[in-house]
Amino acid sequence: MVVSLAQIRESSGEVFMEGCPTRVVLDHIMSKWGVLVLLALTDGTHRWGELRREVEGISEKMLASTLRTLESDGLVARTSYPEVPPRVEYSLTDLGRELMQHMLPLVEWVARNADTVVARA
Amino acid sequence: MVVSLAQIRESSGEVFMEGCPTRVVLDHIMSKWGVLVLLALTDGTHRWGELRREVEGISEKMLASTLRTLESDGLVARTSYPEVPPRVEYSLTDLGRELMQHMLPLVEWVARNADTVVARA
DNA sequence: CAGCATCCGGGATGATACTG
DNA sequence: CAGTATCATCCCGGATGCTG
Repeated sequence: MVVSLAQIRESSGEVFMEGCPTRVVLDHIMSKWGVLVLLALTDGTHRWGELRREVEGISEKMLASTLRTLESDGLVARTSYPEVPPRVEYSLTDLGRELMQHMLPLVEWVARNADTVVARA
Repeated sequence: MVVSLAQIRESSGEVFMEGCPTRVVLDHIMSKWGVLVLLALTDGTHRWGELRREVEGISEKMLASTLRTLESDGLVARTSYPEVPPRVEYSLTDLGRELMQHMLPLVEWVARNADTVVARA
């Protein structure tokens, strides 16, 4: 079992140094909105409008930007149907599901301990 | 096993809604520098100067600010020794270690898959 | 050595209006 | 409905200088 950054570095080399790809990925998936969008999509496929409502407080601009980033990262798949009115659906890719498999335990912990942590502030 | 946001909400109530404590905690521990500082401390106790060097690219201001936030969240412990010159050590609290136990698998996944994800950009 | 105070620029973010 | 375009704003975060 991995218990330290040193161990991760041993097996993966120069990770989390400045300019390292790991920093970029961290910025994408651990960003304010990135986590919440990924989390919403863990439930399954969602339409644009559904995401806008599910991820409370997100602006259209940030939703679009976040989705584009995650899509270009290969974590989210975008499917648009040539209908009128337009319908676009977003879902996790296999890679995205793999990611969430590792992120959900963390998120669950946060959900359980948030009150404990924040109460001190 | 938890596989969706809905399941987390069922057991924990209104989480990840606007203004919810979970949002605040997420902002702290998933912030750009928060993750990296926590990660550095997973190796064990570190002095201020060590952290400054270990977390590449962080400014003094952000290191101080990040540490203060994490300390008030009860995730990081600060110990100052009344010596000249001053010596201050930071380490994870029990709560912090519990958190990292859940975050490390995610970080490890990122380290392994970062190149795959970023290559597309 | 370990920080805090202050200033300040720019990118991140929000609000609004508009379009295919 | 699903976005884009534009403009205004805010605050993150860097640089610098100082202190115990």
